[in-house]
Amino acid sequence: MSDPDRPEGGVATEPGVSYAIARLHQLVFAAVSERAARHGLTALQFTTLSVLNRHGVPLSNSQLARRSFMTAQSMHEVIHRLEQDGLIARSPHPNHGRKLPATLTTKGRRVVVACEKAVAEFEKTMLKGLTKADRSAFLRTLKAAVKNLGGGFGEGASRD
Amino acid sequence: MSDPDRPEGGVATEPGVSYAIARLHQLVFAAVSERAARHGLTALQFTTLSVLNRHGVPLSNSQLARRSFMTAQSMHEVIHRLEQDGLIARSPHPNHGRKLPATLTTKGRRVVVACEKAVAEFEKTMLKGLTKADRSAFLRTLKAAVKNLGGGFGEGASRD
DNA sequence: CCTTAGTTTCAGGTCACCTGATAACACGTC
DNA sequence: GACGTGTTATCAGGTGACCTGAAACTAAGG
Repeated sequence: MSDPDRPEGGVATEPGVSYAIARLHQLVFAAVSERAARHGLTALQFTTLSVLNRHGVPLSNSQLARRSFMTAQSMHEVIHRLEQDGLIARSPHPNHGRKLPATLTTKGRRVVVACEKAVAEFEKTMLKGLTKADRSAFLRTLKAAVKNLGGGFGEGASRD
Repeated sequence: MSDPDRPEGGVATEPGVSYAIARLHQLVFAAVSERAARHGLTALQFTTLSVLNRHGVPLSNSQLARRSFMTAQSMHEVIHRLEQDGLIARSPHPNHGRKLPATLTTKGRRVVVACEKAVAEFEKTMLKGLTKADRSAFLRTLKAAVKNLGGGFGEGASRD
C-alpha cells in the first residue's frame, strides 16, 4: 500500500543490518556536521580536535592519522587547515627533529568544548525513550561488532 | 598505559555513541566496498541496484533519489554510470513523457544478487557470537534511533 | 657508513555529495 | 486553450574526504 505503482511481484526481502547502520550513520553524520558547522567546523575537523582534546597531550600528524584510521596524507590536509584557522598550533618536538606535535590553541579548545556539548545534547535526543539497559546493550553490541571485524577504537593504535 | 608519551593530565572523557556508530560504519562501509569492488561496483552503486532489485518495479531517477535520501542530481550521476556499464536500462514511461524508469538488466541482476550474497556472509561475521535476542535488540535500537532523529528508511518516502 | 623505517609534505586523482540553472513535461484552474 | 505550479531529467561547476605516488628528511641499528 501507499505505492500505487507497485503491482505484486516484488516480495522485497528486507534490507539488512548494514543498511540500518548506514542509515543511522547518515543521520548522525548530518546532525554532527550541522552542529560543527555552527562553529565553522566540518565533522572531521571536529572529531580531530576532539581526539586531540581527549588525549590531553600533543599528537603528531602520523599519530593522529593512526588514531583516526586514515593515511598520514589525508590527516595532513585536516590539520593543515586547522592550523591555518588557528585552532591548533604545531611546534617541533624537543628531541625529534621531524615530528611536529599539535596542540589545541585557546580558541581551538573553546570551540571543541562547545561542539562536544552540542553533540552530547544531540545524543540525548537520539536515545530518547531508551532505558539505561537498552543503551548499554546497544553500545556493547556496537563494540562487539567492531571487534568481530578486527577493528579497534584508536585508543592505542599499535604503539604510540 | 601502553602510551609512553602520556604523562598524567588528560582524564580522557570517553567518546560517545556517535563515535562508536561512526567507527562501525567505517568498517562496514569498507567491507561492503571491498565486496562490491570484486564485481566492479562501488558501495553506492551496489545499494542503488539493491534498492531497484528489492522494489521489484522500475523506478525513475527522482524516485530513487528520494528513497536514497539524496538529490536527484546526485542520483543521476549514479544511474548514468550504471546505465553506461549496462547494469540498468531506462526506457520512457508509457504514459508520462518525462519519466525514465530504470530496470535491472540481466547482467545487473546477476551482479547485485552476487553482491547481496557476499554482504549477507559479511553480516554473519560481524554479528558472530551474538544471540538472536542481541541481534533483534540491536536492530530495534537502530530503528528507534533513526525514528528519534525524524528519519525513515525510504520504503515509501512521501508518496511514490 | 649504510640501510631501513618513520615522518612531513607536495601533486594529482577519485568518489560522493552539493547548489544553481535549463528545458521539457504534467495538470489543475481560469 | 493559455497559464502557473510542480516534477523531472540533465548539464555545469564546486567541495570535502579520502586515496596512491613520490620526494626529502630524520632516527636508529647494525
